[in-house]
Amino acid sequence: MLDIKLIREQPDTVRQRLASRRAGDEAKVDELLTLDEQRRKLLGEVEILKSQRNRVSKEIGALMGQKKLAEAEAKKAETRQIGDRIADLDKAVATAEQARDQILIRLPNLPHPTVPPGASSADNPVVRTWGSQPAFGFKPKSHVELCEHLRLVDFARGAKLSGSGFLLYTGWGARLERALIQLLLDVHVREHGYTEVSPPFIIGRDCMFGVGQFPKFEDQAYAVQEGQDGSTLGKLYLLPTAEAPVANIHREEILKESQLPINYVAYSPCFRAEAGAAGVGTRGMIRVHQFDKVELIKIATPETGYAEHEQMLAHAEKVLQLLGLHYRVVLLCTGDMGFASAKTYDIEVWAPGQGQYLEVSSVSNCEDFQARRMNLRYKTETGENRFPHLLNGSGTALARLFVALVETHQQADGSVSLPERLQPYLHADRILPG
RNA sequence: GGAAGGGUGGCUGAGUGGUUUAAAGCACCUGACUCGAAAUCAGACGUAGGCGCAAGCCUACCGGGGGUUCGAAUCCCCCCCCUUCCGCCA
Repeated sequence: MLDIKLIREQPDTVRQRLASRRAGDEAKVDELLTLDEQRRKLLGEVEILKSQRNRVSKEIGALMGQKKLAEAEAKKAETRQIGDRIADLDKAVATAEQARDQILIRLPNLPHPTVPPGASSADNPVVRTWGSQPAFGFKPKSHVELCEHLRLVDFARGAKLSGSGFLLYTGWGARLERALIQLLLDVHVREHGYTEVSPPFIIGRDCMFGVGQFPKFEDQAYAVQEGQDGSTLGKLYLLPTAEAPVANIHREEILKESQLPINYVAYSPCFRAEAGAAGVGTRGMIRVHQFDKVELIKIATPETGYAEHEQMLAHAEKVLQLLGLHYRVVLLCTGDMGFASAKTYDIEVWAPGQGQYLEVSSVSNCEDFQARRMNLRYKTETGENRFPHLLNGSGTALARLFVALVETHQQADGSVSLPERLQPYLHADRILPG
């Protein structure tokens, strides 16, 4: 959520920065300001009346204490009408406020000045590249072929259980998935100093609102209901990312500056309805309704937010380096960023069997956009309450990492060699058929 | 799912319709005393919104929402959460 005061004081700047995202949101600013002005005008009126009522009520109390009942009754009658006007004005204030907030909570974050202008992913500059595309003395297979050959994933039976977009990992595939989760958690906890948390996988609306998933992207979420009780629908959702619960851990709290930065890492499955995306890239493991992810979250002061952002990116990259995977880092342009983010790097890993880079990580600084939505603050050394920066980054998403891993490390004989760091977790150095 | 008891500032905790401007204590902060500290004394000590150049003034907030009333932490209704017990259950 943007700061209403910033919009009031610098409407042109806000309009311009919203326009750079090319989503048309700047058109809403005028209406927002009109409603805001209306609210403040009504609020001023009603507060004067309330002040008056408070004063008279106190006088009535004093009169009754002195047993001057007739005078007290007279004042009561007089004040009754003020109460009616207050009730009307209160309603008008609430109406204006709700209308204002309906717009405000749907405006996306403002891009950081270092974010390049652009319309789509085609305009994202590549920041750096690590490693190079591996050369094969044979035509590399796609992960789908490898998974079938090595029986890592049973696509048909996954679909039988839950429909298309759901995976049944089997044998070495299941073990590899588990090993990857364990490795990533270990790296971030032991080498990067994050605190591991394990959140609920079913979360409340407030979590979804706080990180900016709701209300705009409600149709992307899986809603759950208890048994046959339809009235429970709309309260709980399957998490689309661990960011949603973990970023909300300290919602409504006032942290001490000395506690910051807070660094959390969490494993969770992620559930995405991907409404409207049916049929797009549904073959294989690249776009699925459920995947595993290890997520990094930081709560930092505005002073260190962007340094922490770079560090988080390095932490996510480290994972790919350990697994010997070629990747590139791109900086998302203004037109390609997510709703809550002020600046985002994507890490794209090379998948030889696909002949393309796959997004496995998105590392964002949302600045105070989410903190404001969830009323998360911290107290500075001087006693001032401020909104901290909230950062999130995948460290990393698993299904696509799995794809890149098996495609990159496949051998001519159809086996997959395992990177050294993964071997202790699997007690093997390669995956063979059978 | 059933029963009972709870939810008041950072913490403990008083407060059953009217100087409550939420008592008191603890913690924290500032000042005094001290070479310094402790103890003691004095003061300050919540969150947000609005108005104002400012000093400051006003409004709201006692788990959340609604109601009664001139006036609600206090009375009424609905909901949420916590504790204990019972039932069910991995």
